[in-house]
Amino acid sequence: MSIPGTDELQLLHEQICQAVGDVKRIQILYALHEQPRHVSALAELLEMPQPTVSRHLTVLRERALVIADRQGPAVVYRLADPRLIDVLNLMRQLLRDTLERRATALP
Amino acid sequence: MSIPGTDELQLLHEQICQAVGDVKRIQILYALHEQPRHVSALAELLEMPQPTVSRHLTVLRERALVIADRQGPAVVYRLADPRLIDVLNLMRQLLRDTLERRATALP
DNA sequence: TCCACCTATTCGCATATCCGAATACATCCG
DNA sequence: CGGATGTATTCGGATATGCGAATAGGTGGA
Repeated sequence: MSIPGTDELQLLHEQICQAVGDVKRIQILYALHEQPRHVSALAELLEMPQPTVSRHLTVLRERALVIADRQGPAVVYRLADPRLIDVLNLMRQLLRDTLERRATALP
Repeated sequence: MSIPGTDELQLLHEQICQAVGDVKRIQILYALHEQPRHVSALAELLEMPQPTVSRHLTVLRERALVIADRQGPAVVYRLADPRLIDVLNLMRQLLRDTLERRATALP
């Protein structure tokens, strides 16, 4: 019930919040939740340039939110923990309710 | 199981993810979860300048994540939905497990 | 080994975000 | 009204973040 320490919140911010702080990374996470994919497959699916996908994957990999497995010349990425999607889905539910509350409250 | 549309993820990012994308805002959210507080009380508790607190509260209020009630000259803020703390706590749990996994896997 | 394929990195730039300081705005009360 | 208290906003500059384009790096087969 008390407020978590500044250090823990700093870590939380750097490791998780900042990682989901970009739309394209969120897209990548959902795409990897559907199934593991290699970089080019992600780039094609999400219509992003390959270097863009690679950079975002680096961000996620550095935070150990995704895991890279090299398979021949390709590198297949997968989610490290599916609960990250739970977090995002909970946020989506919260968003829906918040928007609804805002729509019915104001007018 | 499929990937949410780009529009919804864009909204998710703008309304929720970006809002928790700053350590001080996370601190404020936890402080407000403990109990509603007015701006100056938050500033003193979290050791931030009053304008800083006010700016962050504006960000949260614009996204309808906190609610402002004027009480005389003061403005008392409270969480609009306690599930936002659930989201943050789920992230903290995820963070703990991720750090642990990283610690036992590498060395 | 050389080449083809796939992935990662670098560089320069544009944009966004945050902060401190100062100031403007709002409310209440004498 | 005028001052005291409490809150919001503006301004300028520093920092961070993301992107496109080009390039470097790694892997496996001919």
